[in-house]
Amino acid sequence: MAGVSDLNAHTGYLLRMVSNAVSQEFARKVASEDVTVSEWVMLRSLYGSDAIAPSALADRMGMTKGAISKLAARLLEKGLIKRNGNPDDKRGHSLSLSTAGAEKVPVLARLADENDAAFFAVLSGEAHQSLRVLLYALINKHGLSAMPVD
Amino acid sequence: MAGVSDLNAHTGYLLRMVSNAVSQEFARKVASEDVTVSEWVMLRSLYGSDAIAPSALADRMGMTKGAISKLAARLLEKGLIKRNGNPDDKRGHSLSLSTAGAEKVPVLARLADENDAAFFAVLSGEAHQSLRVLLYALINKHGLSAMPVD
DNA sequence: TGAGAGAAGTTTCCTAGTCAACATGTGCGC
DNA sequence: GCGCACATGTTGACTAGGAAACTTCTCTCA
Repeated sequence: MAGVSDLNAHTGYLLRMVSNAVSQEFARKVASEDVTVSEWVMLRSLYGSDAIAPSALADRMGMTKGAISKLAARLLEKGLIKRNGNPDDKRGHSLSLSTAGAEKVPVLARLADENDAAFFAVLSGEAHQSLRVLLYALINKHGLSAMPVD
Repeated sequence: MAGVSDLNAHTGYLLRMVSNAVSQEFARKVASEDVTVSEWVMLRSLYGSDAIAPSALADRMGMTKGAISKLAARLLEKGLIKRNGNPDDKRGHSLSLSTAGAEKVPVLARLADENDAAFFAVLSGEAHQSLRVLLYALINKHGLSAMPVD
């Protein structure tokens, strides 16, 4: 087996394992509110922000515009966002939260808080904090201003 | 906006962002060998191990048996694994690497090594190490399987 | 001013997973 | 020995996202 590294010799692999666990847990929780994780990310991204173009949202969320298009369609269907035509440029439009959407965000935010707190409670405060510092370092050094959805 | 936490207040969110970036990068690299990330994980899991039942593999890899079934079908198609009937129990069978598969693993392992090294090179040695320690702690405390893989 | 480059979104096709229904096979209790 | 609970793996329906083709629209510039 010489020369063949173990799977969990790779930090990326560990990362993926942990990340999947948190996300799955969270997905289960938000499902009780009839929302998926990416839907939550989009709703949160729209919260407290001006109406924004789908393309800008794609950038912000690190997804393709195709995915955003479909995601927005689902949220429109659920009545959680609305679409505002742009008279100046008939190609585009902008998205913003509907009233129902705006009301839902705090509920979901609470679920997100709880989920995160519960999962990382097994670490000491300092350990949790240094994990965050390390992740931020990676995010900054790799220019990951965008957000993942997996 | 009182009471609504920011998206990246959540460590799980940061985790996802980073994890996604590493995985995407790696996916791009192994694609040059005509293999996907899960295919690599399955191949590596089979490497240097006895033939193993799909259900056990599902456990090890943290996927459903349905997914394993389809993944195995793809690798069979590519000729990288083989299927061994079990005379004692006609329900099941076991999977193992083909010769071609066994030859491919070291190549992929090198790609995995390079990818990981490159991505985490932006951290100092100690920083990288403490990230690993923290991730292991989370994995252990949450009983995430695939733990000390051999 | 009108042709063409290019931007914004949508749609289609593809991949890859989950979940649940489904065979098929095993083995235990009686 | 028989029937039934359970295990094993496959399949089909469905979901989500990426890539690229496509439509519609805008804007530049010769």
